[in-house]
Amino acid sequence: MKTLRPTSFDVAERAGVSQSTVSRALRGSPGVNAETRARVSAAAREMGYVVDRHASSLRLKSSETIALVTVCRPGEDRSAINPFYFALLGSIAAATSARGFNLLVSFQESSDNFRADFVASGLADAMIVIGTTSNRAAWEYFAQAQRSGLDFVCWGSPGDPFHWMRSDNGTGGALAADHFVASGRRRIAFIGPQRSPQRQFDERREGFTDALAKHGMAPIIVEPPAATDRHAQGVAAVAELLAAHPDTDAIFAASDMLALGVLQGLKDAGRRVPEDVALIGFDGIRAGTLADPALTSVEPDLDAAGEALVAMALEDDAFTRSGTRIPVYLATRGTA
Amino acid sequence: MKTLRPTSFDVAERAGVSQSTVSRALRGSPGVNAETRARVSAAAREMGYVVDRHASSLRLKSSETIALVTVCRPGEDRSAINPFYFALLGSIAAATSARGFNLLVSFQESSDNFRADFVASGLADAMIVIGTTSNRAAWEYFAQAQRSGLDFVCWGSPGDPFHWMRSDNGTGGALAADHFVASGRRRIAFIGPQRSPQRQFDERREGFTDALAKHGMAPIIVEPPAATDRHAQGVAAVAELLAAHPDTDAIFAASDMLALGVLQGLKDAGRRVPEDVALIGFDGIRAGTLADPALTSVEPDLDAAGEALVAMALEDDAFTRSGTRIPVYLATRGTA
DNA sequence: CTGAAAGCGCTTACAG
DNA sequence: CTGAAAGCGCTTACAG
Repeated sequence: MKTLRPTSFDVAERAGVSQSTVSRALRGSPGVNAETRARVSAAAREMGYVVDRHASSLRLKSSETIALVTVCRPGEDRSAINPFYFALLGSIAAATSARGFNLLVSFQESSDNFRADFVASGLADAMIVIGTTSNRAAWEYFAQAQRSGLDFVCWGSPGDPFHWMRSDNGTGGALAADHFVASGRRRIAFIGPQRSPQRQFDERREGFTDALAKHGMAPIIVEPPAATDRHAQGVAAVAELLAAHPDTDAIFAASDMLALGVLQGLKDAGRRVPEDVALIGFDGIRAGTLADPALTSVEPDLDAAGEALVAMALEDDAFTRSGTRIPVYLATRGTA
Repeated sequence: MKTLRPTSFDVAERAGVSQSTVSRALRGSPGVNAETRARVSAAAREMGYVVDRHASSLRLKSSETIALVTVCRPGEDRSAINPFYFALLGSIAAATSARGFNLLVSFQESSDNFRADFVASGLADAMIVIGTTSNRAAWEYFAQAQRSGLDFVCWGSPGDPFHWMRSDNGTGGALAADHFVASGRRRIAFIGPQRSPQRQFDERREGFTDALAKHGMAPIIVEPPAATDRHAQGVAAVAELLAAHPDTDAIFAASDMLALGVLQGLKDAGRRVPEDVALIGFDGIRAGTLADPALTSVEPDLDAAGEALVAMALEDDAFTRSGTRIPVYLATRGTA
């Protein structure tokens, strides 16, 4: 697959200049004669010359590359990864590419493939970590790496030892609450993990609860039972909820995957959505728009998230690197 | 974010050996005294030394990196990318990582960000291209790059000018046909693009049609009308189909996104699935398992696909690099 | 088994 | 404005 690539010396010979002039001309350095520059560019083009990034990065001590680690559940196959993280990966890729940077990606799930040496090896200038919070071993690994001096930025980390960025979860919860109240719902429930290391779920619940409190209401809180994944948890949780509170008329689920399970469970129980029970999720994943009825969801601005994560990762000032909030909005579709 | 990293000279000093010995010891070169090797490793560990990949790759003329380009629809936002490609990206990442290689990803949609210089710049050893066939400009760009001598491998390319790999589409179509016949369906339709540059759809239709022919049957063929995306096409196509052939009792859709639209259209028309109409899709995307009822689908073995794409991309023998087929199987869920 | 040295292909301070 | 030269941090053929 390899062919001997031309070097800047080859281009220099063809253009009749020195190698250093080739480098200057191609980098756009000031103080290169326009005619010379044109001649060099032409020679480079004719020869299919491309600057060697390893040589260049070695010299420059910068690779213009971001490393993105996505933490997975052990044993989970790739198509089962929460689509929210794929969408976030896509928006990070867009932000990276807009800066002319490259994106190195790595899916990690167990000590077999834990790796955090992207910056140390010079491969990347900064690292971003996203993915499931449920993989304790992975986050412990990154916490350890951070204690050893590694710096990185992450989305929705467990606890707060990292530089993190999250959705504006409190506002999102309030948006859901206000929408339910405004549409006349009165027997309102929240389904979501209470003891998750991920603060995001707590924030969503608190924003929701506080907003309801302003209307003199309080939600029924349901902890989803253990199950293989969020969708299965949603199915099981709604069965429990309806058994205890059959007159529930609105449910806010802490994530879309959970909400999709809740929707399934509601249909299984013969409830009409949204006539009998209104439902709002969180994340804005694509699968929600394909559900029947389409899922109403609190959605973060993913483009903003990708851009902010990249900017934060590249930022030198550690002080500005924590606690950033990404704006959210309510995308009203069929379920509420 | 950067701190001065130690070099092999620093490690050498600490271990009391020469720099070349450090390099040999850490690379696992033969003929290094075990005691020396241990001392060097210890020094490296204590200093947090990691080999500089740019220096190493420059010297070795190999980066142990695969570049993966995902072609997108212009203007499409990242969360709207067909999840099949994200899943394929994930399995390519797994295959890459299993070899100790890195994965560089790039989403490309228009001449603003077309790029094919990953191998030429030394950044990657090989390139893989996946993504939508509908972006003509992108594929024309890569076809042009190939004419200029660039070598790469792709999934489901338009036409056959590339080294490609695909699902075993013909067998997949036959699997769907046999399943319909075995379950007593008689008024059978195929919904899928007829004039797509992507041969995959033709292969699925042909495999389906040929298998039905063995039972003396022929499918109704429906070309989906133009629409914003595959899902919308599916909704519109099924409306057309039912208008012309109200007694249709089985539909094979050329892809899962299309099938999900068909499912929606079927429900809108008041048909029960699978009682009135059975439905089979193709791809095995996650959203299909979340549909109600869950979508029966012909699924390629994605792990095999990722592994084969990476192996093919790294393979030097161009002769073995085309026409590989990935095995498929029928995942029977709720819709058929 | 280990060290001194060349060289991978660039960028840029230093001369001219 | 342009060239000769040093040096980024490695790997490995060459001596010893």
